[in-house]
Amino acid sequence: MSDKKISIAVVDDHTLFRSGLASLLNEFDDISISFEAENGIDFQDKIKFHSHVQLVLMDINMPLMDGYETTKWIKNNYPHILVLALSMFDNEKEIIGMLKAGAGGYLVKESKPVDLHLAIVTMVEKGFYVNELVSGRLLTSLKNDKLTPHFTEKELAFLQFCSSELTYKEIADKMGVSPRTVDNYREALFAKLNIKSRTGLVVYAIKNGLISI
Amino acid sequence: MSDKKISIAVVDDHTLFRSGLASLLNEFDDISISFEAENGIDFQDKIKFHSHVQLVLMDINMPLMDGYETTKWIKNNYPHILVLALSMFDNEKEIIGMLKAGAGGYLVKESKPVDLHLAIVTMVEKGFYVNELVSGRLLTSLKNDKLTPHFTEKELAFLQFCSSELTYKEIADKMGVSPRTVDNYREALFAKLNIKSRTGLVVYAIKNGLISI
DNA sequence: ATGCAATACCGTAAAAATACCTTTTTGCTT
DNA sequence: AAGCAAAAAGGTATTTTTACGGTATTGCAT
Repeated sequence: MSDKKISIAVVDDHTLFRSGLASLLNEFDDISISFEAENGIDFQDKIKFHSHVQLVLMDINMPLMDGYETTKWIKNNYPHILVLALSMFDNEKEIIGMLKAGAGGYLVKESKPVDLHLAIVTMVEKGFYVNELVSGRLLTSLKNDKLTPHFTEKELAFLQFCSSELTYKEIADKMGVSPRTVDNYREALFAKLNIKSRTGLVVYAIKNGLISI
Repeated sequence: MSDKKISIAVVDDHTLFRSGLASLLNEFDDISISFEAENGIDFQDKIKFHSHVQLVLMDINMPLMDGYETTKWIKNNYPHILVLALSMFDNEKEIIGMLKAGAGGYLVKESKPVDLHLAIVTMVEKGFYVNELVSGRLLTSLKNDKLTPHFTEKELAFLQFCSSELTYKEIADKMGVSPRTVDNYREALFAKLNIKSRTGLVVYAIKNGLISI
């Protein structure tokens, strides 16, 4: 391990969590907090004056600029900076998304401080930190890649309308296509998702974050 | 203000948040953290040995025993202990629910440390802390009280089934009532919610946390 | 240019969902 | 025990949804 302290930035929109984390990490004598930011935009402003930062603890869901965007931006503009994702949830989509964006590790906020410390020093030494959570999800993600269906823009728009109280005829009007075409959208989705009712479609779409309600 | 430190417990299932918060608060010289707990059950175990605690910082969504239950339990068993709710969200249902359960204040996790400190000392002095967030929600809650519909157990069960792909006839079977009765459930819900389709019911139920998907 | 695949479109019929109005049963109050 | 209100059940009709058969159009690769 280097004899210099590891320089860290914390990006999270929840002020209490962010400050608490900073306070906690400052108690480790091999870590020092350089600065905090409350979202990606804020981070972009502040990193200019702290380019010596080695590692960023990155929340995912934030207003204005989220963890995915911010991580990609860091990897484009400061490729030497490591990103460790910190999330509320053990969510496969988030894990895979952050790793794709360039994060070198992923921890849930349920983790113990000592685990966070281990993750940080491991990232600085090896460039990445893969715990059981991440390795497990990587494997299932590989398996599921072929099974994950693809949706066209029209199908996604149709799904969004499905969650309203419009009839299919009205949806066809809104989408500017014939009612029969809307039938095709529905039947294509039924077939590939093995679903048999409009209700099922809507629940599936909500569950998988395909639409907003 | 008393010359003794304010003794505080932190209840939150996110270890990093909990520890961070404890670390942060320990930096205030009028506050000392007595113990941490990761949910209501854990709190019940530990409070026995720390009955001098004056105030509990209480998360809401936790496994095993959530913030509502834990707050009610505290008010029944240790009525002198103050509860300050700490939530991720500015959510009216949560705010009103926690205040009803016996919390004396409500802060979102976006708050600044200095606001948390102010809330804590205000609670110790006055027994409650009502910021603009809470006072605003209290008022709108009063207005909405008449408008908030009430659901029977049967209706809630029916809503849950509605989110499946069962037909109404099959739902009637599952619920052990006649299909006509299921029609009544549906029509009662349509009427009181001003909804016209099964899809609308399901989306409403999901939006308002009435069912789990 | 031609053929292939994806998309859009059409007709018909059956099943499910919705609307409205009525009657029976149940549980509670007095 | 009588009366009342709520819940449950019924009849019938219309609209919407779903299923399945097929045809026309479009875009793209060869």
